[in-house]
Amino acid sequence: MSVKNTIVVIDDEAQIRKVLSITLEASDYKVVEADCAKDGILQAATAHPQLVILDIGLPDRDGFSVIKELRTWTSIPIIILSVRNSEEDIVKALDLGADDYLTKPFNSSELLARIRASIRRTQQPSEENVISTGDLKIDYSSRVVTKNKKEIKLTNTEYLLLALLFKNMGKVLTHGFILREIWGPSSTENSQYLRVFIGQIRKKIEDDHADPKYITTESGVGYRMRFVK
Amino acid sequence: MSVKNTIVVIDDEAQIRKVLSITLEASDYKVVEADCAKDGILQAATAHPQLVILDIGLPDRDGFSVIKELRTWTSIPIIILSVRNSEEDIVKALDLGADDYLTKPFNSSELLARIRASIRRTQQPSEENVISTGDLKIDYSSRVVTKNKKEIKLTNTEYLLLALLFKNMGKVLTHGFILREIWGPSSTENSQYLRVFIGQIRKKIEDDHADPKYITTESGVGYRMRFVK
DNA sequence: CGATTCCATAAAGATTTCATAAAGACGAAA
DNA sequence: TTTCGTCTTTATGAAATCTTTATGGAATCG
Repeated sequence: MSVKNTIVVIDDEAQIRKVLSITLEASDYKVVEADCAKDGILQAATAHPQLVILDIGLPDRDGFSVIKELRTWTSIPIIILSVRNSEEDIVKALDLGADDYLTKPFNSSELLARIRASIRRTQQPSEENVISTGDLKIDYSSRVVTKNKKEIKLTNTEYLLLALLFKNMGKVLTHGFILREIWGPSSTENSQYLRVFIGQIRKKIEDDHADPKYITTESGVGYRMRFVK
Repeated sequence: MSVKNTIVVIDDEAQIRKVLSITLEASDYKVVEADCAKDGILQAATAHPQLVILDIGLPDRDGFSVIKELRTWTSIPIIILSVRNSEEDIVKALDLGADDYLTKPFNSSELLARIRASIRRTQQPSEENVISTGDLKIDYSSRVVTKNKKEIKLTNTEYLLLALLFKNMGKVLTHGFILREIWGPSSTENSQYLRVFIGQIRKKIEDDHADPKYITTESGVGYRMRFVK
Protein backbone atom coordinates (compact mmCIF):
# COMPACT_ATOMS: atom_id res chain seq x y z
CA MET A 1 0.00 0.00 0.00
CA SER A 2 1.53 3.25 -1.07
CA VAL A 3 1.23 6.51 0.78
CA LYS A 4 -0.80 9.15 -0.98
CA ASN A 5 0.98 11.99 -2.71
CA THR A 6 0.14 15.39 -1.30
CA ILE A 7 -0.60 18.39 -3.49
CA VAL A 8 -0.84 21.96 -2.26
CA VAL A 9 -3.37 24.02 -4.23
CA ILE A 10 -2.87 27.76 -3.98
CA ASP A 11 -5.80 29.65 -5.49
CA ASP A 12 -7.98 32.44 -4.20
CA GLU A 13 -11.18 31.28 -5.91
CA ALA A 14 -13.01 28.82 -3.67
CA GLN A 15 -14.81 27.44 -6.72
CA ILE A 16 -11.59 26.42 -8.46
CA ARG A 17 -10.11 24.97 -5.27
CA LYS A 18 -13.21 22.83 -4.86
CA VAL A 19 -13.12 21.52 -8.43
CA LEU A 20 -9.41 20.78 -8.11
CA SER A 21 -9.84 19.06 -4.78
CA ILE A 22 -12.57 16.77 -6.08
CA THR A 23 -10.61 15.98 -9.23
CA LEU A 24 -7.35 15.33 -7.41
CA GLU A 25 -8.87 13.37 -4.58
CA ALA A 26 -10.63 11.17 -7.09
CA SER A 27 -7.16 10.34 -8.38
CA ASP A 28 -6.03 9.45 -4.89
CA TYR A 29 -4.02 12.54 -4.05
CA LYS A 30 -4.22 14.23 -0.69
CA VAL A 31 -5.05 17.90 -1.21
CA VAL A 32 -4.07 20.84 0.99
CA GLU A 33 -5.76 24.11 0.08
CA ALA A 34 -4.51 27.65 0.48
CA ASP A 35 -6.34 30.81 -0.56
CA CYS A 36 -3.46 33.23 -0.59
CA ALA A 37 0.28 33.39 -1.23
CA LYS A 38 1.24 33.63 2.39
CA ASP A 39 -0.72 30.58 3.44
CA GLY A 40 0.37 28.74 0.32
CA ILE A 41 4.03 29.12 1.12
CA LEU A 42 3.36 28.05 4.69
CA GLN A 43 1.49 24.94 3.53
CA ALA A 44 4.21 24.11 1.03
CA ALA A 45 6.71 24.24 3.86
CA THR A 46 4.73 22.22 6.38
CA ALA A 47 2.59 19.72 4.45
CA HIS A 48 5.55 18.10 2.68
CA PRO A 49 3.76 18.05 -0.66
CA GLN A 50 4.99 16.23 -3.76
CA LEU A 51 3.68 19.04 -5.95
CA VAL A 52 2.31 22.58 -5.84
CA ILE A 53 -0.45 23.95 -8.07
CA LEU A 54 -0.27 27.71 -8.10
CA ASP A 55 -2.69 30.24 -9.51
CA ILE A 56 -0.64 33.12 -10.79
CA GLY A 57 -3.32 35.68 -9.96
CA LEU A 58 -3.43 35.97 -6.20
CA PRO A 59 -4.93 38.77 -4.08
CA ASP A 60 -2.08 39.35 -1.66
CA ARG A 61 0.99 38.83 -3.80
CA ASP A 62 2.26 38.44 -7.30
CA GLY A 63 2.31 34.74 -8.19
CA PHE A 64 5.70 35.04 -9.87
CA SER A 65 7.29 36.12 -6.61
CA VAL A 66 5.80 33.02 -5.00
CA ILE A 67 7.61 30.80 -7.51
CA LYS A 68 10.79 32.70 -6.81
CA GLU A 69 10.44 32.33 -3.05
CA LEU A 70 9.58 28.63 -3.20
CA ARG A 71 12.60 28.00 -5.40
CA THR A 72 14.93 29.43 -2.82
CA TRP A 73 14.42 26.39 -0.64
CA THR A 74 12.60 23.64 -2.52
CA SER A 75 12.72 21.93 -5.89
CA ILE A 76 9.34 20.20 -5.78
CA PRO A 77 7.41 20.58 -9.03
CA ILE A 78 5.23 23.67 -9.43
CA ILE A 79 2.42 23.75 -11.96
CA ILE A 80 1.07 27.19 -12.80
CA LEU A 81 -2.58 27.92 -13.50
CA SER A 82 -3.50 31.16 -15.18
CA VAL A 83 -6.31 32.82 -17.03
CA ARG A 84 -3.77 34.60 -19.19
CA ASN A 85 -2.37 32.67 -22.09
CA SER A 86 0.37 35.18 -22.68
CA GLU A 87 3.67 34.07 -24.01
CA GLU A 88 5.41 36.54 -21.78
CA ASP A 89 3.87 35.11 -18.61
CA ILE A 90 4.61 31.53 -19.62
CA VAL A 91 8.27 32.27 -20.28
CA LYS A 92 8.58 34.24 -17.07
CA ALA A 93 6.97 31.55 -14.93
CA LEU A 94 9.00 28.71 -16.43
CA ASP A 95 12.25 30.62 -16.18
CA LEU A 96 11.59 31.41 -12.54
CA GLY A 97 11.50 27.68 -11.94
CA ALA A 98 7.95 26.54 -12.61
CA ASP A 99 7.61 23.10 -14.17
CA ASP A 100 4.50 23.57 -16.26
CA TYR A 101 1.94 26.19 -17.21
CA LEU A 102 -1.73 25.61 -17.93
CA THR A 103 -4.36 28.16 -18.90
CA LYS A 104 -7.84 28.20 -17.48
CA PRO A 105 -10.21 26.75 -18.31
CA PHE A 106 -8.04 23.69 -18.12
CA ASN A 107 -8.88 20.18 -19.06
CA SER A 108 -8.86 17.97 -15.98
CA SER A 109 -7.45 14.85 -17.55
CA GLU A 110 -4.65 16.87 -19.13
CA LEU A 111 -3.91 18.44 -15.77
CA LEU A 112 -3.81 15.02 -14.14
CA ALA A 113 -1.47 13.70 -16.81
CA ARG A 114 0.83 16.70 -16.37
CA ILE A 115 0.79 16.16 -12.61
CA ARG A 116 1.72 12.52 -13.09
CA ALA A 117 4.55 13.49 -15.44
CA SER A 118 5.92 16.03 -12.96
CA ILE A 119 5.74 13.72 -9.98
CA ARG A 120 7.21 10.84 -11.97
CA ARG A 121 10.27 12.90 -12.78
CA THR A 122 10.99 13.73 -9.15
CA GLN A 123 10.53 10.20 -7.95
CA GLN A 124 13.73 8.85 -9.35
CA PRO A 125 15.30 5.76 -7.86
CA SER A 126 16.73 6.37 -4.44
CA GLU A 127 15.99 3.06 -2.81
CA GLU A 128 18.65 1.58 -0.64
CA ASN A 129 19.10 -2.12 -0.63
CA VAL A 130 21.12 -3.05 2.39
CA ILE A 131 21.36 -6.12 4.59
CA SER A 132 23.60 -6.39 7.62
CA THR A 133 24.69 -8.90 10.23
CA GLY A 134 27.14 -8.14 13.01
CA ASP A 135 29.60 -5.61 11.69
CA LEU A 136 29.10 -6.80 8.12
CA LYS A 137 26.97 -4.93 5.64
CA ILE A 138 26.12 -5.51 2.00
CA ASP A 139 24.71 -2.81 -0.26
CA TYR A 140 23.23 -4.35 -3.38
CA SER A 141 22.62 -1.05 -5.12
CA SER A 142 26.23 0.00 -4.98
CA ARG A 143 27.59 -3.54 -4.92
CA VAL A 144 29.77 -2.92 -1.93
CA VAL A 145 30.45 -4.99 1.19
CA THR A 146 31.74 -3.32 4.34
CA LYS A 147 33.04 -4.57 7.67
CA ASN A 148 33.07 -2.00 10.45
CA LYS A 149 32.29 0.66 7.82
CA LYS A 150 35.47 -0.34 6.05
CA GLU A 151 35.15 -1.52 2.52
CA ILE A 152 36.13 -5.06 1.67
CA LYS A 153 37.59 -5.78 -1.71
CA LEU A 154 35.95 -8.78 -3.33
CA THR A 155 36.31 -10.36 -6.73
CA ASN A 156 33.17 -10.77 -8.79
CA THR A 157 32.62 -14.41 -7.91
CA GLU A 158 33.32 -13.78 -4.26
CA TYR A 159 30.74 -11.00 -4.27
CA LEU A 160 28.12 -13.14 -6.01
CA LEU A 161 28.65 -15.93 -3.54
CA LEU A 162 28.52 -13.67 -0.51
CA ALA A 163 25.44 -11.88 -1.85
CA LEU A 164 23.72 -15.24 -2.29
CA LEU A 165 24.51 -16.18 1.29
CA PHE A 166 23.28 -12.79 2.55
CA LYS A 167 20.02 -13.12 0.65
CA ASN A 168 19.43 -16.46 2.30
CA MET A 169 20.55 -15.46 5.76
CA GLY A 170 19.98 -18.24 8.26
CA LYS A 171 19.19 -20.85 5.63
CA VAL A 172 21.45 -23.76 4.81
CA LEU A 173 22.42 -23.64 1.16
CA THR A 174 23.48 -26.94 -0.36
CA HIS A 175 26.60 -27.22 -2.48
CA GLY A 176 24.51 -28.10 -5.49
CA PHE A 177 22.25 -25.09 -5.05
CA ILE A 178 25.12 -22.66 -4.73
CA LEU A 179 26.97 -24.15 -7.68
CA ARG A 180 23.89 -23.92 -9.89
CA GLU A 181 23.15 -20.35 -8.79
CA ILE A 182 26.64 -19.01 -9.39
CA TRP A 183 28.15 -21.21 -12.05
CA GLY A 184 24.94 -22.04 -13.92
CA PRO A 185 23.00 -25.27 -14.31
CA SER A 186 25.72 -26.96 -16.29
CA SER A 187 28.24 -26.70 -13.49
CA THR A 188 29.82 -29.87 -12.27
CA GLU A 189 28.89 -31.27 -8.91
CA ASN A 190 32.46 -30.77 -7.85
CA SER A 191 32.32 -28.56 -4.81
CA GLN A 192 36.04 -28.20 -4.54
CA TYR A 193 36.30 -24.69 -5.83
CA LEU A 194 33.33 -23.67 -3.80
CA ARG A 195 35.50 -24.47 -0.78
CA VAL A 196 38.29 -22.39 -2.19
CA PHE A 197 36.02 -19.39 -2.53
CA ILE A 198 34.45 -19.82 0.90
CA GLY A 199 37.98 -19.89 2.26
CA GLN A 200 38.85 -16.65 0.46
CA ILE A 201 35.75 -14.91 1.71
CA ARG A 202 36.30 -16.07 5.27
CA LYS A 203 39.80 -14.65 5.20
CA LYS A 204 38.31 -11.31 4.34
CA ILE A 205 35.27 -11.16 6.61
CA GLU A 206 35.92 -13.37 9.62
CA ASP A 207 37.81 -12.14 12.67
CA ASP A 208 39.04 -15.65 13.41
CA HIS A 209 38.81 -17.84 10.39
CA ALA A 210 39.56 -20.96 12.34
CA ASP A 211 36.25 -20.31 14.11
CA PRO A 212 33.96 -18.60 11.62
CA LYS A 213 30.92 -16.82 13.03
CA TYR A 214 29.39 -15.53 9.82
CA ILE A 215 29.69 -18.39 7.37
CA THR A 216 29.37 -21.72 9.08
CA THR A 217 29.98 -25.11 7.53
CA GLU A 218 27.18 -27.65 7.54
CA SER A 219 29.20 -30.76 6.99
CA GLY A 220 27.95 -32.96 4.21
CA VAL A 221 25.30 -30.41 3.22
CA GLY A 222 26.57 -26.94 2.49
CA TYR A 223 27.07 -23.52 4.06
CA ARG A 224 25.02 -21.09 6.02
CA MET A 225 25.17 -17.37 6.71
CA ARG A 226 24.39 -16.59 10.30
CA PHE A 227 22.64 -13.57 11.69
CA VAL A 228 24.89 -12.03 14.34
CA LYS A 229 23.62 -9.34 16.68
CA MET B 1 34.00 27.53 -22.24
CA SER B 2 30.90 25.42 -21.98
CA VAL B 3 29.84 22.68 -24.35
CA LYS B 4 26.57 23.25 -26.19
CA ASN B 5 23.51 21.26 -25.27
CA THR B 6 22.38 19.01 -28.07
CA ILE B 7 18.77 18.62 -29.14
CA VAL B 8 17.48 15.97 -31.51
CA VAL B 9 14.55 17.17 -33.63
CA ILE B 10 12.41 14.41 -35.10
CA ASP B 11 9.94 15.76 -37.66
CA ASP B 12 9.12 14.74 -41.20
CA GLU B 13 8.40 18.28 -42.43
CA ALA B 14 11.58 19.92 -43.62
CA GLN B 15 10.00 23.32 -43.15
CA ILE B 16 9.40 22.77 -39.43
CA ARG B 17 12.84 21.30 -38.94
CA LYS B 18 14.38 24.34 -40.52
CA VAL B 19 12.44 26.77 -38.35
CA LEU B 20 13.30 24.78 -35.25
CA SER B 21 16.96 24.57 -36.16
CA ILE B 22 17.25 28.29 -36.67
CA THR B 23 15.38 29.04 -33.46
CA LEU B 24 17.34 26.58 -31.37
CA GLU B 25 20.73 27.42 -32.81
CA ALA B 26 20.05 31.07 -32.11
CA SER B 27 19.73 30.03 -28.47
CA ASP B 28 23.05 28.25 -28.65
CA TYR B 29 21.84 24.68 -28.87
CA LYS B 30 23.38 22.18 -31.20
CA VAL B 31 20.66 20.64 -33.36
CA VAL B 32 20.58 17.17 -34.88
CA GLU B 33 17.75 16.60 -37.34
CA ALA B 34 15.91 13.39 -38.18
CA ASP B 35 13.06 13.05 -40.65
CA CYS B 36 11.64 9.74 -39.50
CA ALA B 37 11.22 7.63 -36.38
CA LYS B 38 13.94 5.17 -37.26
CA ASP B 39 16.57 7.81 -37.81
CA GLY B 40 15.33 9.75 -34.80
CA ILE B 41 15.89 6.87 -32.44
CA LEU B 42 19.30 6.28 -33.96
CA GLN B 43 20.24 9.94 -33.47
CA ALA B 44 18.92 9.92 -29.93
CA ALA B 45 21.18 6.97 -29.22
CA THR B 46 24.29 8.30 -30.90
CA ALA B 47 24.24 12.10 -30.65
CA HIS B 48 24.04 12.13 -26.84
CA PRO B 49 21.33 14.83 -26.78
CA GLN B 50 20.13 16.61 -23.67
CA LEU B 51 16.60 16.72 -25.07
CA VAL B 52 14.43 15.30 -27.85
CA ILE B 53 11.72 17.19 -29.71
CA LEU B 54 9.36 14.73 -31.32
CA ASP B 55 6.58 15.31 -33.79
CA ILE B 56 3.88 12.81 -33.01
CA GLY B 57 2.82 12.45 -36.65
CA LEU B 58 5.58 10.63 -38.44
CA PRO B 59 5.46 8.80 -41.77
CA ASP B 60 7.10 5.54 -40.82
CA ARG B 61 5.88 4.97 -37.30
CA ASP B 62 3.46 6.05 -34.66
CA GLY B 63 5.06 8.75 -32.55
CA PHE B 64 3.70 7.24 -29.35
CA SER B 65 5.62 4.05 -29.96
CA VAL B 66 8.77 6.16 -30.33
CA ILE B 67 8.25 7.61 -26.84
CA LYS B 68 7.76 4.11 -25.53
CA GLU B 69 10.91 2.82 -27.17
CA LEU B 70 13.07 5.72 -26.05
CA ARG B 71 11.83 5.29 -22.51
CA THR B 72 13.07 1.71 -22.41
CA TRP B 73 16.63 2.94 -22.22
CA THR B 74 16.81 6.66 -21.61
CA SER B 75 15.24 9.26 -19.38
CA ILE B 76 16.26 12.37 -21.27
CA PRO B 77 13.39 14.85 -21.63
CA ILE B 78 11.07 14.46 -24.60
CA ILE B 79 8.91 17.37 -25.77
CA ILE B 80 6.07 16.44 -28.08
CA LEU B 81 4.91 18.59 -30.98
CA SER B 82 1.55 17.90 -32.51
CA VAL B 83 -1.06 19.49 -34.72
CA ARG B 84 -3.74 17.80 -32.65
CA ASN B 85 -4.74 19.49 -29.44
CA SER B 86 -6.66 16.47 -28.26
CA GLU B 87 -6.87 15.74 -24.60
CA GLU B 88 -6.57 12.06 -25.34
CA ASP B 89 -3.28 12.43 -27.19
CA ILE B 90 -1.81 14.69 -24.52
CA VAL B 91 -2.63 12.26 -21.73
CA LYS B 92 -1.34 9.32 -23.75
CA ALA B 93 1.95 11.00 -24.61
CA LEU B 94 2.62 12.23 -21.09
CA ASP B 95 1.77 8.88 -19.55
CA LEU B 96 4.09 7.11 -21.94
CA GLY B 97 6.87 9.22 -20.52
CA ALA B 98 6.91 12.47 -22.48
CA ASP B 99 7.81 15.56 -20.48
CA ASP B 100 5.78 18.18 -22.27
CA TYR B 101 3.30 18.58 -25.09
CA LEU B 102 2.92 21.57 -27.40
CA THR B 103 0.48 22.06 -30.22
CA LYS B 104 1.40 23.55 -33.55
CA PRO B 105 1.56 26.32 -34.37
CA PHE B 106 3.75 26.80 -31.36
CA ASN B 107 5.16 29.95 -29.98
CA SER B 108 8.93 29.88 -30.21
CA SER B 109 9.71 31.71 -26.99
CA GLU B 110 7.34 29.44 -25.08
CA LEU B 111 9.02 26.42 -26.64
CA LEU B 112 12.42 27.74 -25.64
CA ALA B 113 11.24 28.35 -22.08
CA ARG B 114 9.81 24.83 -21.87
CA ILE B 115 13.09 23.43 -23.20
CA ARG B 116 15.02 25.37 -20.57
CA ALA B 117 12.66 24.08 -17.87
CA SER B 118 13.07 20.47 -19.01
CA ILE B 119 16.84 20.61 -19.27
CA ARG B 120 17.09 22.44 -15.96
CA ARG B 121 15.21 19.61 -14.25
CA THR B 122 17.47 16.88 -15.58
CA GLN B 123 20.54 18.73 -14.47
CA GLN B 124 19.18 19.16 -11.01
CA PRO B 125 18.47 15.73 -9.52
CA SER B 126 21.73 15.61 -7.67
CA GLU B 127 20.33 18.67 -5.88
CA GLU B 128 23.45 20.61 -6.67
CA ASN B 129 24.90 21.24 -10.06
CA VAL B 130 28.35 20.71 -8.72
CA ILE B 131 29.86 17.54 -7.31
CA SER B 132 33.41 17.15 -6.15
CA THR B 133 35.77 14.48 -4.94
CA GLY B 134 39.36 15.15 -3.96
CA ASP B 135 40.62 17.93 -6.18
CA LEU B 136 38.17 17.04 -8.94
CA LYS B 137 34.99 18.97 -9.56
CA ILE B 138 32.22 18.65 -12.11
CA ASP B 139 29.73 21.40 -12.89
CA TYR B 140 26.75 20.04 -14.77
CA SER B 141 25.31 23.42 -15.59
CA SER B 142 28.36 24.52 -17.51
CA ARG B 143 29.50 21.00 -18.44
CA VAL B 144 32.95 21.71 -17.13
CA VAL B 145 35.29 19.48 -15.16
CA THR B 146 38.12 20.99 -13.15
CA LYS B 147 41.11 19.56 -11.31
CA ASN B 148 42.68 21.91 -8.81
CA LYS B 149 40.52 24.73 -10.23
CA LYS B 150 42.10 24.11 -13.59
CA GLU B 151 39.77 23.15 -16.40
CA ILE B 152 40.23 19.77 -18.00
CA LYS B 153 39.55 19.49 -21.67
CA LEU B 154 37.29 16.54 -22.38
CA THR B 155 35.62 15.30 -25.52
CA ASN B 156 31.87 14.90 -25.44
CA THR B 157 31.94 11.17 -24.83
CA GLU B 158 34.60 11.50 -22.17
CA TYR B 159 32.45 14.09 -20.42
CA LEU B 160 29.34 11.92 -20.56
CA LEU B 161 31.20 8.96 -19.17
CA LEU B 162 32.79 10.95 -16.39
CA ALA B 163 29.48 12.64 -15.56
CA LEU B 164 27.80 9.25 -15.32
CA LEU B 165 30.48 8.05 -12.93
CA PHE B 166 30.19 11.24 -10.85
CA LYS B 167 26.42 10.90 -10.62
CA ASN B 168 26.87 7.40 -9.27
CA MET B 169 29.73 8.11 -6.94
CA GLY B 170 30.60 5.09 -4.84
CA LYS B 171 28.51 2.71 -6.90
CA VAL B 172 29.94 0.02 -9.09
CA LEU B 173 28.67 0.52 -12.61
CA THR B 174 28.68 -2.54 -14.81
CA HIS B 175 30.07 -2.45 -18.33
CA GLY B 176 26.63 -3.19 -19.73
CA PHE B 177 25.01 -0.36 -17.81
CA ILE B 178 27.60 2.18 -18.89
CA LEU B 179 27.46 1.07 -22.51
CA ARG B 180 23.66 1.34 -22.59
CA GLU B 181 23.67 4.75 -20.91
CA ILE B 182 26.25 6.28 -23.18
CA TRP B 183 26.04 4.39 -26.44
CA GLY B 184 22.36 3.52 -26.38
CA PRO B 185 20.54 0.21 -26.22
CA SER B 186 21.92 -1.16 -29.46
CA SER B 187 25.49 -0.97 -28.29
CA THR B 188 27.40 -4.18 -28.42
CA GLU B 189 28.43 -5.90 -25.25
CA ASN B 190 31.98 -5.26 -26.29
CA SER B 191 33.55 -3.26 -23.50
CA GLN B 192 36.79 -2.71 -25.32
CA TYR B 193 36.25 0.89 -26.23
CA LEU B 194 34.93 1.57 -22.80
CA ARG B 195 38.41 0.65 -21.62
CA VAL B 196 39.94 3.00 -24.11
CA PHE B 197 37.85 5.90 -22.84
CA ILE B 198 38.50 5.09 -19.21
CA GLY B 199 42.19 5.11 -20.08
CA GLN B 200 41.88 8.53 -21.71
CA ILE B 201 40.00 9.98 -18.77
CA ARG B 202 42.47 8.56 -16.29
CA LYS B 203 45.34 10.19 -18.13
CA LYS B 204 43.58 13.50 -17.65
CA ILE B 205 42.35 13.24 -14.07
CA GLU B 206 44.59 10.82 -12.21
CA ASP B 207 47.86 11.88 -10.63
CA ASP B 208 49.31 8.42 -11.07
CA HIS B 209 47.42 6.49 -13.65
CA ALA B 210 49.18 3.28 -12.78
CA ASP B 211 47.41 3.55 -9.43
CA PRO B 212 44.12 5.34 -10.02
CA LYS B 213 42.42 6.77 -6.96
CA TYR B 214 39.35 8.25 -8.60
CA ILE B 215 38.19 5.67 -11.09
CA THR B 216 38.86 2.18 -9.87
CA THR B 217 38.49 -1.01 -11.86
CA GLU B 218 36.18 -3.71 -10.61
CA SER B 219 37.53 -6.61 -12.57
CA GLY B 220 34.93 -8.63 -14.38
CA VAL B 221 32.21 -6.16 -13.41
CA GLY B 222 32.85 -2.55 -14.32
CA TYR B 223 34.15 0.71 -12.92
CA ARG B 224 33.54 2.88 -9.93
CA MET B 225 34.09 6.50 -9.02
CA ARG B 226 35.45 6.87 -5.54
CA PHE B 227 34.83 9.62 -3.08
CA VAL B 228 38.18 11.02 -2.02
CA LYS B 229 38.48 13.34 0.95
C1' DC C 1 38.43 -46.73 17.54
C1' DG C 2 39.90 -47.20 12.23
C1' DA C 3 38.15 -46.18 7.80
C1' DT C 4 36.11 -43.17 4.99
C1' DT C 5 34.35 -39.16 3.51
C1' DC C 6 34.40 -34.33 3.79
C1' DC C 7 36.71 -29.91 4.52
C1' DA C 8 40.44 -26.08 4.55
C1' DT C 9 44.31 -24.16 2.60
C1' DA C 10 48.26 -23.29 -0.32
C1' DA C 11 50.11 -22.99 -4.60
C1' DA C 12 50.67 -23.73 -9.55
C1' DG C 13 48.63 -23.48 -14.08
C1' DA C 14 44.94 -21.87 -17.24
C1' DT C 15 41.94 -18.49 -18.55
C1' DT C 16 39.84 -14.24 -18.64
C1' DT C 17 39.97 -9.49 -18.26
C1' DC C 18 42.41 -5.13 -18.42
C1' DA C 19 45.48 -1.15 -20.05
C1' DT C 20 47.67 0.97 -23.66
C1' DA C 21 49.37 2.24 -28.09
C1' DA C 22 48.53 2.83 -32.60
C1' DA C 23 46.16 2.69 -36.91
C1' DG C 24 41.96 3.26 -39.52
C1' DA C 25 37.24 5.33 -40.02
C1' DC C 26 34.31 8.92 -39.64
C1' DG C 27 32.25 13.41 -39.51
C1' DA C 28 32.25 18.37 -38.74
C1' DA C 29 34.26 22.67 -39.93
C1' DA C 30 37.31 25.65 -42.64
C1' DT D 1 38.09 19.17 -50.70
C1' DT D 2 41.15 18.95 -47.09
C1' DT D 3 42.07 19.15 -42.33
C1' DC D 4 41.43 18.25 -37.74
C1' DG D 5 39.50 16.25 -33.85
C1' DT D 6 37.16 12.41 -32.26
C1' DC D 7 35.50 7.76 -32.26
C1' DT D 8 36.17 2.86 -33.21
C1' DT D 9 38.82 -1.13 -33.97
C1' DT D 10 42.77 -4.11 -33.56
C1' DA D 11 46.83 -5.97 -31.43
C1' DT D 12 49.82 -6.89 -27.54
C1' DG D 13 51.60 -7.67 -23.03
C1' DA D 14 50.36 -7.34 -18.21
C1' DA D 15 47.41 -8.13 -14.40
C1' DA D 16 43.76 -10.22 -12.06
C1' DT D 17 40.91 -13.96 -11.47
C1' DC D 18 39.40 -18.62 -11.84
C1' DT D 19 40.25 -23.53 -11.85
C1' DT D 20 42.76 -27.47 -10.75
C1' DT D 21 45.78 -30.23 -8.03
C1' DA D 22 47.92 -31.68 -3.83
C1' DT D 23 48.19 -32.29 1.11
C1' DG D 24 46.90 -32.63 5.79
C1' DG D 25 43.29 -32.02 9.20
C1' DA D 26 38.43 -32.55 10.84
C1' DA D 27 33.98 -34.71 10.96
C1' DT D 28 31.14 -38.81 10.42
C1' DC D 29 29.82 -43.60 10.81
C1' DG D 30 29.98 -48.51 11.33
